[in-house]
Amino acid sequence: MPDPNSSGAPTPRVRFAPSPTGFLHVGSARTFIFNWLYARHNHGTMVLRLDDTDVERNTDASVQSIFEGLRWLGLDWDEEYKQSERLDLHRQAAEAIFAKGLAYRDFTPAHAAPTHSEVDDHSSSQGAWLSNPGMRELSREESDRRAAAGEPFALRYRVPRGEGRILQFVDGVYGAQSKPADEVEDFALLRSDGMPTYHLASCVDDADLRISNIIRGQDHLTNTFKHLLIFEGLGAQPPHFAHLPLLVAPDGAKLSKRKHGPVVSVTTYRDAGFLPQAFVNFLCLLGWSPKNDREFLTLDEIRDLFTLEGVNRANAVINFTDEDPFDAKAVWLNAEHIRALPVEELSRDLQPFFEQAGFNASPEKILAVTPLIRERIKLLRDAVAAADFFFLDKLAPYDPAELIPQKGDAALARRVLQTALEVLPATAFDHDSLDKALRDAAASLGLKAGPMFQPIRVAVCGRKNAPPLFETMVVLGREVCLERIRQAEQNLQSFA
RNA sequence: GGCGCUAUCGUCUAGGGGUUAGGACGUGAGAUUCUCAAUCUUAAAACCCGGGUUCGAUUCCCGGUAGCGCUACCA
Repeated sequence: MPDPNSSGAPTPRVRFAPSPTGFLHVGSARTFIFNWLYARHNHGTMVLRLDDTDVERNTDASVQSIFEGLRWLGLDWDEEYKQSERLDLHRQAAEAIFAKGLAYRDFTPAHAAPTHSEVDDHSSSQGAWLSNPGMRELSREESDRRAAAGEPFALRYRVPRGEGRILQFVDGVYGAQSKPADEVEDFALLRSDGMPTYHLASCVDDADLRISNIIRGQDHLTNTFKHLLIFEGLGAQPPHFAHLPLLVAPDGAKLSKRKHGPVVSVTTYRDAGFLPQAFVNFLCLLGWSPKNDREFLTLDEIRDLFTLEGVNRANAVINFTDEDPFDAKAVWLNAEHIRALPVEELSRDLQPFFEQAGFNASPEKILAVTPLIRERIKLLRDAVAAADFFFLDKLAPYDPAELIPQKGDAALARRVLQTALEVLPATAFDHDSLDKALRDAAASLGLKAGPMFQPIRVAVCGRKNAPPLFETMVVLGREVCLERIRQAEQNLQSFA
C-alpha cells in the first residue's frame, strides 16, 4: 500500500456506510460529508460501503436513491463495497470468535427475549438485560448437540463478566469514554437465520478494509463498546472513533421520513433548486464551526479548515415548518452561492428549471436573463416565477389598476404609456439610450422617474415587482415592449 | 427502569474564572435605487436550575432538571 504522503505517516482510511432502506437522508448526507472532509483534508482514502445486511428492508430503489443523492452532492469516493457480497467473511469471523470461546449459541426462540418496551413496562425490573437465562452457561457438548439437531440459534458475544473489566476509548469528538463490561449485554453476532448482525458485519468489514477512522452518528457512541469487543475478538486493532452530534427536527426528535416527510430527503433540496455546494456548506455548519465567524464557505475552504476539534457535541436542530420546509439559513446560504456563481454557470443550472416549467427557453435567452434575476432568487426554482414574462408569448392577465402609479390616476398612466409609445420607436434598445430617452420623456411630462417607469414596467412585465426596467427592455426587445405597452394602453382605456 | 451523551439569543454557533458574552440566519426600524431584490446602518434577543471551589463564576466540580441516544436475532 503506497503512501502518497512523503511524511511517512499512515494515510487515513474512512468509510461512509449507509444502509439502503430508504432515500438518502440529510443526516446521512452530513455524515458522508464529514467523512469526505476528513479524508480529503488528510489526503486519505474515502470508502463507500453499502451496509445491506438487512435483507428484509433493503431495496434497489433505495440503492439508486442513495447514489443519486451522493452524486448530486458532488463529492467523490475512492473504493466501493457491498456488504452483502462479503457474507462469507462475516461468517468466518463469527466462526473464529466462537472457536475462541468468545461467543456462544443462544437457542432462545427469537422474540422470546424481553424487548425494550417490556422492560419498560415492568417498572419493577432493575437494570438492563444482559443475557438470556441458561444460554451463556450451556456446555459446549450440549450446544453442539442441539445445533446438530437443527435447533435454530443466535450467536452471542460472551461479554466478560465479573472481571471488573473497563472498556475504553478516546472519541475524536466526545473525548475519553469508558464503560464497565459488566454493563454491556451479550449482543448478537449472528441471527438465527445465519445472517450477520450490523455490529458483526460492520466491524469485520472495518477491520478487513483497514478503516483507520470511523466517523459516524452519535447514536453509535454507546455501541462502540460492543465494537471494541468485536475487534478484540477478531484480534484486530480497533480504529479511531469520532462521533457526530445528531441532526434533529425542530421538536427535538430525530429526523424521520414518517414523521417529517420529504424534508429529510436530499433530493427534495435538489429539486427545489439548492446548489450542492450551498447545501454542503449549510450541513457543515450544523455541528461544526471554523471558529472564525465565517459562514459562507466554498468546498475547498471547508476542506482546508475542517478538523474534528471543530465539531460540536450538542445535537443541532434543522429548522423547518409545514409552510416553509427549508431552514432559513440554508436558503440564505443558497442565495449567497447563487450570487457567487459565474453567470454562465448559473444560467446552465437554471436551464432544467425553465424546461420543466414548459418555457421555450434557449440557452442564449437564459444567459441574457440570468444577470437580471440572479439577485432576486434564493432557490433555482424561484427563477421560473421571477422570469416568466421573458419567455411567455402573451403576458398573464393582470389588473390594469396596477398600471397606475402611486400618486396618479388612469389618465396619467395613459399619458405615460402614450409618450413611451411615441419615444420608443426612435430609441436604440440599449441601456443608456433607454435611460436617457425615458428620463427626458419624464421631464417633458413633469414627472419623476418613479411615476414614469412604473406604468411601463407593469405594461412590459405584467407586474409591479420586476428586474430593473432598462435591462429588462433590452432583453425583451423593441417589438415585444411596444406591443405590450400598446396592449396596456388599451386595457387602461376600458378601465377608465 | 438501567447506562451514556448534551445544555450560550427563536435557530446555527464563537468564547471562556474578571468580556459591553462576539458572529450569522430570521425579525423590527432606517438609508439607498425606477419597483422588487441586493447592499449599508441600526434595534430587540442568550449563558437551564441549585449548591460548592474561588476575591470573583456563564466558564471548573457536584447534584437536579430537561433533551437526545443506547438498552433488538434494525442499522
